[in-house]
Amino acid sequence: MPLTSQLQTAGLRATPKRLAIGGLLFDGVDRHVTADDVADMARKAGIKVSLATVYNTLNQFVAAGILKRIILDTDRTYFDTNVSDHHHLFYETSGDLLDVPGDSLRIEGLPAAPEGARVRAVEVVIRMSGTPVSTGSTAG
Amino acid sequence: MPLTSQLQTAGLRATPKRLAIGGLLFDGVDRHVTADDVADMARKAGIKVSLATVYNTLNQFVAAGILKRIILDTDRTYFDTNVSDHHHLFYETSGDLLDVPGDSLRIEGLPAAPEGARVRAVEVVIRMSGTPVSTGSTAG
DNA sequence: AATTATTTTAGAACAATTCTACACTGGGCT
DNA sequence: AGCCCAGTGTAGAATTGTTCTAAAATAATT
Repeated sequence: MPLTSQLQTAGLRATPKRLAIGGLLFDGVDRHVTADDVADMARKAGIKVSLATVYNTLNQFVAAGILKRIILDTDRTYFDTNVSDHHHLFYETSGDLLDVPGDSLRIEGLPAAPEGARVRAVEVVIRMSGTPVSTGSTAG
Repeated sequence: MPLTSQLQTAGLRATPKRLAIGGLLFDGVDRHVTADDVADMARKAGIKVSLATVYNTLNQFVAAGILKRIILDTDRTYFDTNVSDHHHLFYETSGDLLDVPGDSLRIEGLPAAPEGARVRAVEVVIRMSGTPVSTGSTAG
């Protein structure tokens, strides 16, 4: 689905800033970015956008379901362009962050949700020390 | 092991403040607390301690391995008196936080750690919507 | 008691994020 | 084309959890 339609479905206008930021993020590659990363990417791409707008836009994308918030760290928020159910391998020393496909892990023994509650998500973070295999990884 | 020895093992003096904060936390009940919670508990118990000391002490306890940092949320850090391997059930609406024993979940398909890296921890957070069963839970 | 190392503290500093309040846009209407 | 106006974008202030700083207090050591 094109970004324009995704935005409209979520009740957001397909404005130039949103399309520009979306264009940086949704190019087919899975990315893990912080708001600052996005601001830098925009600056390098010659897109003039304020940090407030970066934050607003990322939050709107999350609300629209086209971006995912990942919680790994108390002092920065990562956003993931891969919105499918999946997990993360986090190299704490380097900050590298790799996706682990949701269906590659099988979790048994999950407690049943009590009456009136629902499992929204099951998130697995594998925290690693040392360094990842040296590939041009999907680093964060 | 008594707190005094645990502190000494970690190279920390068993000072009155540390013993007092430790006494509030390590009373046999598993607790999830924020720094603010601890400051409040101390105030209510008549222990005069600055917020800076609460932070210092909690961080030292984590370094000493007698307290665990849990990352669930970008805007506050939770500390867990249960330092064994285990997971969390987090009720996002109420903020309730329940422990899930480590051995009650079986995770299959974990990727092998590459050469030079090591799995430090596998953390599972089950995010729930709705409300937990009404017990006097180990809320956070 | 004097000396030295460690701890505690108040308050300043910091950094990520959100808020505020105003300026700007651009699509719909004549 | 020109006018509206709701929605959008922005700078800078505000907020908040946490850490830092530098000085005062305490504890250990001689």
